[in-house]
Amino acid sequence: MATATFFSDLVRCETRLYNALNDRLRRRHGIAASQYEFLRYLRDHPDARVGDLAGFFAIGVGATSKGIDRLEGRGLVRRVPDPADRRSSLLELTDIATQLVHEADETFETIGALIHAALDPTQLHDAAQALRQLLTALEHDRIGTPAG
Amino acid sequence: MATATFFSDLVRCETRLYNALNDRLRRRHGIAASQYEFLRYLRDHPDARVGDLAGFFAIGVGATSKGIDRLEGRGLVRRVPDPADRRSSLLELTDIATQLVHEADETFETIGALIHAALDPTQLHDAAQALRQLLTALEHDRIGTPAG
DNA sequence: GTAATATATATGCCCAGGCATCCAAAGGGG
DNA sequence: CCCCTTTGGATGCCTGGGCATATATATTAC
Repeated sequence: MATATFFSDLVRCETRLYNALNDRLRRRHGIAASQYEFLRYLRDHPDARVGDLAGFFAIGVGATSKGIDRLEGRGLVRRVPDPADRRSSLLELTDIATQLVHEADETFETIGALIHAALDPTQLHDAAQALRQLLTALEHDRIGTPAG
Repeated sequence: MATATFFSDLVRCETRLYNALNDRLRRRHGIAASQYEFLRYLRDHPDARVGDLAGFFAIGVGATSKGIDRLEGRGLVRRVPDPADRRSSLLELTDIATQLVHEADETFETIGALIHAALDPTQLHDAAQALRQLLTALEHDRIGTPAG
């Protein structure tokens, strides 16, 4: 079955790319890849809430909450009470975090360079489109959405 | 930069597919997705050693050793002393494990069905080839290979 | 052959995430 | 309005992986 190889290769690519990003971000900027992804999301989605992050990343709400705790503890994120819903907080980046993400973007691009180096433009384009389409289907059917 | 989207979609696809596989395997067969992958690898690679698994999955040797401890504890894997190198053991599946993997393969195919449902055959083929090529490049350059 | 180094794996400590649970606050029906 | 259900998030416990370290064996230099 061809999808077995597809699945395995997908997981292994993800593992290695994520490992590489994690290593480089830790060394150069002192943050983990997951933290960088959180910060990036918050930069691109002002006034996001914990549940928004959890939904996007397909991880548990509890884990997300604790992740934000850590970022808040490091002075990178602020929880601002949501005036429209007192159960929630709106999440915003501090100035330090904005600067940090900006710097880390450069490191992130080195991962993009790895991908560019391995695939030719057409291949990359097609694969990107396929992954986007697959992701859209998975999200639509709530597949792999964690319980918490 | 287009590779940012590619990277993000890749990671999110992997997360959701892996979550889904994990859920289903746990419910139906009582094993985690990572354990299923270990067992599958051992079935397909007789006399593999701990380091082989770690290399293939791009995870640490320590984590792999502990993972094998758990499988051994559940009676699914045997460590057989390697006659050619007394530091190593050759890993082999027990009969129970062989049966278990065989059953779990059916569950694994439901994940394949998800992928088939979301992508048309050409797309799947092209994406599979791209991921294989990317993985080969990453492995060749030892990118994302953990320290341990 | 012996010392120095490299390799294979095991182990301990730490941290991050899953899951279950709990609390506060919204929403909905009467 | 008040109950009942639902939703958003936080917290506690447990597990699994990373990383550093330890130990045994193999390999290399001399």
